[in-house]
Amino acid sequence: MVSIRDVARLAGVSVTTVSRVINRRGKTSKATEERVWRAIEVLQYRPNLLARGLRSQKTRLLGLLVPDIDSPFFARLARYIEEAAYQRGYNLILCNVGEDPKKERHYLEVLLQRQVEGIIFPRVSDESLLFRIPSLSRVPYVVLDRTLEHEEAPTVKLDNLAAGALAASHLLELGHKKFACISGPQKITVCRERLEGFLARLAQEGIPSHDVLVVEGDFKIEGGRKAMETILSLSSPPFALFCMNDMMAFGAIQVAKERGWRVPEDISVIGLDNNPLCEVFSPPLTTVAQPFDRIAKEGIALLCKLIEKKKIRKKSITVPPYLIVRQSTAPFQEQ
Amino acid sequence: MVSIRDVARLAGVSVTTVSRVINRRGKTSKATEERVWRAIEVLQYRPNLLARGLRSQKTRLLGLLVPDIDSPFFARLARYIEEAAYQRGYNLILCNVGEDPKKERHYLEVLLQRQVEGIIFPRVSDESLLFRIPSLSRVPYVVLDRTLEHEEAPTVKLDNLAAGALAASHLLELGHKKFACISGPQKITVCRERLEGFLARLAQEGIPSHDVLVVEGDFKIEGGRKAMETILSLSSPPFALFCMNDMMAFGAIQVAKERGWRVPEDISVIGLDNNPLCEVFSPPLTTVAQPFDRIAKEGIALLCKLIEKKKIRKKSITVPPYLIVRQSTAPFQEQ
DNA sequence: CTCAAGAAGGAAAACGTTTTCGAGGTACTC
DNA sequence: GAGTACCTCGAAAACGTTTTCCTTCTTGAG
Repeated sequence: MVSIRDVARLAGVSVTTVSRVINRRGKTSKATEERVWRAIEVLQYRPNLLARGLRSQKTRLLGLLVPDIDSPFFARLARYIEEAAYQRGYNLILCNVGEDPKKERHYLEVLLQRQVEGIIFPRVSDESLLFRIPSLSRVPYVVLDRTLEHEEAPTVKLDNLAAGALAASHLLELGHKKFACISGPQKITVCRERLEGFLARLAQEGIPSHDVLVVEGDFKIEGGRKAMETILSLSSPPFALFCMNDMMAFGAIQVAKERGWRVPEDISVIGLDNNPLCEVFSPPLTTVAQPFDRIAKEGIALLCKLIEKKKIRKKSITVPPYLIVRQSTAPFQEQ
Repeated sequence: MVSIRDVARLAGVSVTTVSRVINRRGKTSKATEERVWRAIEVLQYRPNLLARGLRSQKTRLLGLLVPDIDSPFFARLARYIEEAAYQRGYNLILCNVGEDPKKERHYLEVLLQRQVEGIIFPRVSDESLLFRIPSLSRVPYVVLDRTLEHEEAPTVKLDNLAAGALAASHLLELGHKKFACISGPQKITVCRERLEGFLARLAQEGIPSHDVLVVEGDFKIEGGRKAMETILSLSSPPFALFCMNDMMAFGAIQVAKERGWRVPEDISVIGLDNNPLCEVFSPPLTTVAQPFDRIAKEGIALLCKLIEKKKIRKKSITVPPYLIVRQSTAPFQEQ
């Protein structure tokens, strides 16, 4: 391994000077800089980042703690997080925690041991765990896509109230009168917010909340199927359905078709997320899109500010959703 | 920051002893061990992994260099890679390189600077780049899902010949006589292998290769669409279609339906990968499944052996595909 | 000419571990 | 009783950087 000492020797300067040249800090003459760079080039020298991190306390390392990288949602988010981190010169340690609280706790410890400068949580699974780790208070973190009960937690997420309202508005504009909703787990704050936005918008048009059939799902295809079965056993088309993510919408539509209902003629369905498969599904799914790129970008930006101990204007950021109309929603028609 | 020195002081032993206890190497009496562990507990001491890595040359860090984490294929693979790495006590640095050779090169350098013990490449984009980095020769690596031209490169991948044959067998058993294939880019070795397996199996039944319509796609939905348009302009149903991944099959089926053809009645379609969305697609897609879990597991196992400089039996491993029959394939019927 | 200030660069400490080497003690063998 | 093996443990070096502190030299002002 070629070290900074070898560079110093070849360039005929001290180790200190080499370090100064590399880090562009302190004064060095043009001539020495030239010699140092040439020596680096000749020896193909690359600084050892472990040593640098150890000494300088700056590792340029971030932890990415994600529930399930093998889900379109998180994979998408991870991609943009990586992009934003890369642009700022940070590397990411990938921690896929699944449903395993032990693994989550373990990873949290390991990240701290690795001296990460910050941690980004796309949806933390168990927030109480988070704050039970004492040393965590020393490293900045940002939570994406989830509202934490914890008072001061910095978060970046969709404007979920607006998202619910957007879905409602679209369905109302199409003339629908009867509504159902497949929600995510209600213990998750974002789901409650989406529902609130949806119902509030309907209420504005004189549709009372107790007229809207709300069934809880699990954000997965299978949960969407089950929820749709419940809905169809309690109510009959035509109606308009808002699913709190696209996966559940896929499951729900599948069940509807199996039962002989047509989408969108009998049932209009709108999803949420804008999963890339919306386009290829049949019918292509109308959805409330999340701007994943902005969420990730704002998240990393916020985290960096926290790391640099800058003044923060707002510790919680919401980004607006937007509507993508495809073919799973259609004007209401009397049957 | 509480360091090993603090632990030593509190336990009334030397730093050496604390290190010995933690790493379970060398002899220590039960009594001292007890005292050390208690001190660690009291102080909530956690070793600094940077320092450990610097001194011991063992970072327990792996690089994961992936073309696009936001693709179902790689996300799935990444998930199982993470799982396998986690079980062996390794952490992963996530490098998403996209189509950007500069980024790939940069990440390769950074990984080496971070002293990773190995690198795992699910499909390396440009292999020549790989071997142009001189220092890379010092760190072990494994390539997944791609055959490299480079002589000795350790790889783990699907048995692509078998995969192609499996698709052919299934379609033959259904009685089909006319075949088409949407391939991935032919410059990729795995695609050539799949095609070879497919055509060889057909040839066994007396169907000559030049009777099979092969169109090249790009592994994406849009590529599947375009390829299908070409196929339908050159040939007319009924026929059986083998797509080299599921995404292209989705696109192809979409086009077929738009043109008024029925799947599977007019066109039987079989995909490859077993994307989770096969189930929810309509019709649910018959496919040749890749055992992602095994590929990832064998890949990490191989990498670990290389790191530990163990004797390797085989540097290249192939794992068998398996067939999942759903509803996009049906017995051939005269129209 | 003197003096102060600044530019350029070096020696050594420091970061927090592991590892090497060796010291001291105890138990066992002959 | 001497020699030896083994167990237990500590001092100090080492890993490859950055950072602190200091020295030397040059320049310009008065």
